[in-house]
Amino acid sequence: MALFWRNGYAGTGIADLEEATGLGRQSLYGAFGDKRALFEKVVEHYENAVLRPGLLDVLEAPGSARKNLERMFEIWEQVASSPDFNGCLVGNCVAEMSAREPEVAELLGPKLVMMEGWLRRTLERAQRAGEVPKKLDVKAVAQAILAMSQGLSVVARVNRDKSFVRAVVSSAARLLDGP
Amino acid sequence: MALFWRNGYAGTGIADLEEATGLGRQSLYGAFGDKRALFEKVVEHYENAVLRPGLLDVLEAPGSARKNLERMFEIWEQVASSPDFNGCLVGNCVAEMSAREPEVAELLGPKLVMMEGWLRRTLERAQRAGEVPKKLDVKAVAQAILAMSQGLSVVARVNRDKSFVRAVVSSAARLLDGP
DNA sequence: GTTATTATTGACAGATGGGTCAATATTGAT
DNA sequence: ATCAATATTGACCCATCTGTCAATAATAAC
Repeated sequence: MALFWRNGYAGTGIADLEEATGLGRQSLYGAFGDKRALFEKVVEHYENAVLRPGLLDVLEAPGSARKNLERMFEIWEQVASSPDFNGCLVGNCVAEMSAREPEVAELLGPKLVMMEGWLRRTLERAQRAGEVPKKLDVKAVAQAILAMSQGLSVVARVNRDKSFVRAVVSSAARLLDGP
Repeated sequence: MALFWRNGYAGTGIADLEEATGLGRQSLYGAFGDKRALFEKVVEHYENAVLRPGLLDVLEAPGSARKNLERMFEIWEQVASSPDFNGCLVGNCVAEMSAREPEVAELLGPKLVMMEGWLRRTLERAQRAGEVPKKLDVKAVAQAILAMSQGLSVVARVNRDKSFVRAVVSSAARLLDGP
């Protein structure tokens, strides 16, 4: 997963995977099938090992939904300014090959929709608790926050300045308070 | 340019470039040097043929800076929901290979900074004209709008729904009016 | 019109990519 | 302990990729 995350799909060779896993080639092919199938497992693992603990669990923590959203923004700030930040595996691979490989687009698109749903549900919870304005279009805000996170993931790969990351994150946070 | 834009760097082979340009291989190598040098020319051409007319010229059009920003958002909306939208060449290639190829990161990073500067200058102009709040942190808003555009460029490649694009764009537009 | 320079052509070299094969080692069940 | 099933090893195949070579065509200079 780390290799695909950092180097992309085409940038990750079977030889790299052998070295990183310590497994031989036939073991990889026996366990996963071809490279594409392995990549699909990687995306699944990314969802379970990165997105769920790093995003969903934060958003669905007990207590204030608003506070959970703010904690999510804090985490973004930490993560995106870390020196080995590599963006989002999903967004990276969408950018790399969604046009050329429709099957990959159909694998990754739903992951973005899933994240949007996590955000929307938390926003709705915050709204019910009166922690964000009642008139807020939560779906639209969820979509905007998703876009913002993906944009930060791209831009922060070439600009990890704390001040830049903080500016983006705090602008995203301001979306919670409506127009 | 169109090939690198749509298919990425690794996804674009010399044979594809021959077919697209009608030139033979040696002509390409004679004119541009190797693939990397050709790609650098592509990025330059993207700046001159896409970014400047599509973004800078819009922002620096005579008259209201605020109206120019709003026109930019309208253009985003059109472009990102078009069926052959392929995001931003710069963002795509950052996502694909900034970690593995530091030279490319050093080529593309400044392009993002450049766009941020265009946005900031226009925001400052709007601010001087009283079209956006005086207390707005224009640098931070420029950075946030840049991130938003890059995020839209990624996500819209797998979700071109007008309603989604409009939600993101109008959230970006709301950043102009401050907290 | 001749010649020197430049551009184009098609074939090809070297390296690397994903994927497979046959042989060997390992495991698990009886 | 034996044997069947599974996993691993290292070599290998073929396709593709970037980049180059030598030969030919076109251009420019005088």
